[in-house]
Amino acid sequence: MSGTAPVGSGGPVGPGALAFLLAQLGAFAGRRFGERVQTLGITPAHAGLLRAVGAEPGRSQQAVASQLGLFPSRLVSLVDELERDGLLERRRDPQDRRHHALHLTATGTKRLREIGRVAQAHGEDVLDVLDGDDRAALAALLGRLAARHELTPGVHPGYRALGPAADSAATPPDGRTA
Amino acid sequence: MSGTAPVGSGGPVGPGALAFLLAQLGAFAGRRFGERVQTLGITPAHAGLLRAVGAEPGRSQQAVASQLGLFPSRLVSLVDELERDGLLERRRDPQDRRHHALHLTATGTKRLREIGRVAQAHGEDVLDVLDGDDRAALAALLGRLAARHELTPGVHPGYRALGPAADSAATPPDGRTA
DNA sequence: TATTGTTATACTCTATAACTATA
DNA sequence: TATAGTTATAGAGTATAACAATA
Repeated sequence: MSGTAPVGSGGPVGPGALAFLLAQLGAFAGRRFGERVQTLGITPAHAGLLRAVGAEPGRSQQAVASQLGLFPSRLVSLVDELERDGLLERRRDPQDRRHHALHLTATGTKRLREIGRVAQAHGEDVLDVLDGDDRAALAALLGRLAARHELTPGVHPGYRALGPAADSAATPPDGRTA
Repeated sequence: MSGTAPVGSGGPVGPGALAFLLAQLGAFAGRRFGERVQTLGITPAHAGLLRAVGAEPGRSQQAVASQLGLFPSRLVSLVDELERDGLLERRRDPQDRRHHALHLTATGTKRLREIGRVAQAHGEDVLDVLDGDDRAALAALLGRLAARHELTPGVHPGYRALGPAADSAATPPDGRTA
């Protein structure tokens, strides 16, 4: 089996072990970010939604849901919570009153900046052993992987794949129901 | 705000954006691995358990649960499923009949090798745009991060943190109950 | 009739807590 | 009384489907 050397030893690792290490670190980074944004009273899902709305205000819920890859019904509850906290607001489109355009409130804009600061502190924390050159090298390598696999830039990994017609390569081979 | 450049453009990214990219790629790698092992009729959690038992057979369920960072009750159902499929077996310790030592069956050993092949193919898939030098550089960078944050080498990221006495920095600031 | 958003339901996953048996 | 494992319960999170409003 390849990659039996311990992770920190600097020995050669096979592709399987390297991909595993990537998943392991990604999960670690994501979990720690979640702990940090919890201090702002929100979850990573909320943070991603605020960011998406801030980046492009005025879009319909469906447009945002489709970009983030989550179900419209899931978006409703996220928007409900953020609207209740006064960070986000729905504005009915007078042209087509079915649409609810999403906008940040002033408080929401402020909160989004706080999230940016938290994200930066989080990054410094996760990457603190790497100097500037190391970080640039890592960014270049990960950027190539992200481009190769067509990952959408601003979209949080916590959001699941689009439900309908998204799993053809992932057919369960047995009915594990218990 | 730092890191407004698109991911694939090669421009400079701030630490927040880089940590985000890491989380994004890690989630991608983990999800794709899950899809692959599904073709073997198991989940990533099963794969991690088989690997842990194969690496050190004969340990008690509690020892394994503690290493993987999951609840004993959760381990019971995982072991149940793998035992039902004939991949794993419990052996009562005659010395202390409360202990159930975990061992792979012959089929389980074979399945573990298949998992290794799937993991390697998965790694080749995820990393295919990187050549040998790139991979070595990436492994070195990620290895330093993993060592810095004391990530346990063989432990899958899908396993949640140990439940009791593990969340002191993650206190929810408001009672979001709805 | 088609589309946007909402509400309601069901299901999966996992944490917590009781319980059994061994010591 | 303490420990290993198990079973049972409950809770969170999320997918699916039905529904109301508007076009």
